[in-house]
Parts: sequence; structure tokens; C-alpha cells
Amino acid sequence: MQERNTLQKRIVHETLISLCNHPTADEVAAEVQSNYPSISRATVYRILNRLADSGEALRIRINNGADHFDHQTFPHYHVHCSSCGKVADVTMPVEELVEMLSDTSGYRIFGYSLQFDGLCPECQELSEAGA
Amino acid sequence: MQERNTLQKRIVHETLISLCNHPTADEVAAEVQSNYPSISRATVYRILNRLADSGEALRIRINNGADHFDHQTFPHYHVHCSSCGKVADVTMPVEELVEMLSDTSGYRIFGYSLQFDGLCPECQELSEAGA
DNA sequence: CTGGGTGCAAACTCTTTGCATTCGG
DNA sequence: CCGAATGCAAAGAGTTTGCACCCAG
Repeated sequence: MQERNTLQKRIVHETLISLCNHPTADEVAAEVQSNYPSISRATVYRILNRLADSGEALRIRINNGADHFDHQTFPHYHVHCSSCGKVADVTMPVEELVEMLSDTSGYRIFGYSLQFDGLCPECQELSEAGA
Repeated sequence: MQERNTLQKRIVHETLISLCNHPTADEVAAEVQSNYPSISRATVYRILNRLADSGEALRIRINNGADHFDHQTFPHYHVHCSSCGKVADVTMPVEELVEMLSDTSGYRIFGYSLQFDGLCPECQELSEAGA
């Protein structure tokens, strides 16, 4: 069936966009509820998951605690402060980046981790066979 | 105080190494307990966290579900199958990598995410002031 | 109308923690 | 000895889910 265009979905998406600092699902829910107390936390989680699945938002997993969401969908990276937990955007290409990042951002970089997402050969076969 | 060299720690570390496919903490615990039923799950979690903190292991956060651990500590990346959840290693440098990865591994890559970890300027000041 | 979306509350998963006990150095 | 590490069980954080109701198309 078609995906519906509900008020809740619009509000959650707009709230995600307004909270530009990579909020957690919980932070989005809190902000949504401060303006629309009747919208339930479960709905916010459901909508954020749908946004992430459909590519309208990014889910960022930090090495500790809850998932963060990012309304920016173009390819970019993130710097995470292991002390205060702050997450900031990075748009430069990789590799020498660590050094540049240290110089320009003032962050002291300990390390980084890269994760690719895709389908392994076996699962591609399965999905092709099934479809 | 000194960190002690307990039997449990050795067993957990060895088990992590033997499970070469990026097991979750839970999988490590299950494997440990199948050989040493008296070792508690909490201890396995505590030891894995210590290993990750001290740099003797890596914690990998996948976009869904539990944390995975990797006994390989040299810098490398990971390919994650969004269908079966399998995690594989990648040791080439980044960027054109996505293309090479598609060609050589047979994975169909949807995207990737890079995360840097470090201390933001504010937290560096705080820790310098405190120390 | 109809079934996708919602609200609520309970359930669930993964992980951490308090406390008494054990044991490595 | 002594306190770091353990085992247990209970709590905690974050997230998902079953079900009845509601409303967008």
C-alpha cells in the first residue's frame, strides 16, 4: 500500500531537521513531545526508523549509548567526542583527513572506524532468486 | 592498582580470537559458557569492555542489533551485509574502495559510514585543566 | 470505507551494576 | 593480606511490539 502522509510524520521529520546536532531518537521524541504532547514515543521511533530505511535520514551509531539520527543524507562523516559525546560533521574526503581534521577542527583524533553496508554475494543470489 | 591476570580474562580473550567472525558479546559469552559454564555473562561483558578500552580488541557497532567485537587491532574496515548481518574485513585504503570492493568481493555496496573518535577542543581544555 | 498509522503499555534485548565472595600478586 | 575480579541476580537504557482505535486517501 501507499505510505501515508500523516501529521506525525511531518512533525517528526521537521523536528529532526530543526535539531541539527545529530539528536538521538530520544532527543527527537522529547522535542516533539514538548510541542505536541499527544505524539507518543513509539511513533517517533517508528517514524525515525522508516526515515532511515527509506534513506530520508541517516542513522549514526556511536561507540556508546543510543543511536543518533542525521537528516543530512549526502555522503559525509562524523567526528565524535569521546568525552562529551558531541557529534560534528565532516565533509572532506578521507585518509589524510585525520591530520587535517586535527589541524583545522582542534579535535584530538584517537582513531576512526569505517563501515560499509551492502549485500554479500549469498544474499544477492537469494534476493534475485526470490524476486 | 595493577590489572590482574585471571583465568577468565585469558579464556574470554582466547575465545574472542578463536571466533574470528566478529562475534557479538553474547556470542562470545555463549561460546565461553559452552566450555566453562561457571563463567558468568556479566564477567564476559566486563572483560570485553576492558579489552576494548585498553585497545586489545575493537568494538564494532553495526546498524542493527548488538555490538560486535574484533580481536584484530590494526586499522581496518568492515563490510556488513544488511541481509544476513555477516561482517567481513577490509584492509585496503578507502575512497575508490567502494568500487574495488564491489568488483573483488562480490558485495553490492549501498553505502558506508566513517566515524572519527577523539576529544573536542572543549574537552581537551577540561582534561588539561583537570590533570 | 479500508488498511496504514497511532497511542498506550507491556515486553524485549542488550548491557550494566550492587553486593558478597573469591583469589592473584 | 588486600583490593581487583567474579558470580549472581536484579536493574537499567534504549527500543520494539500487540492490540484496539483512528484517520488519510
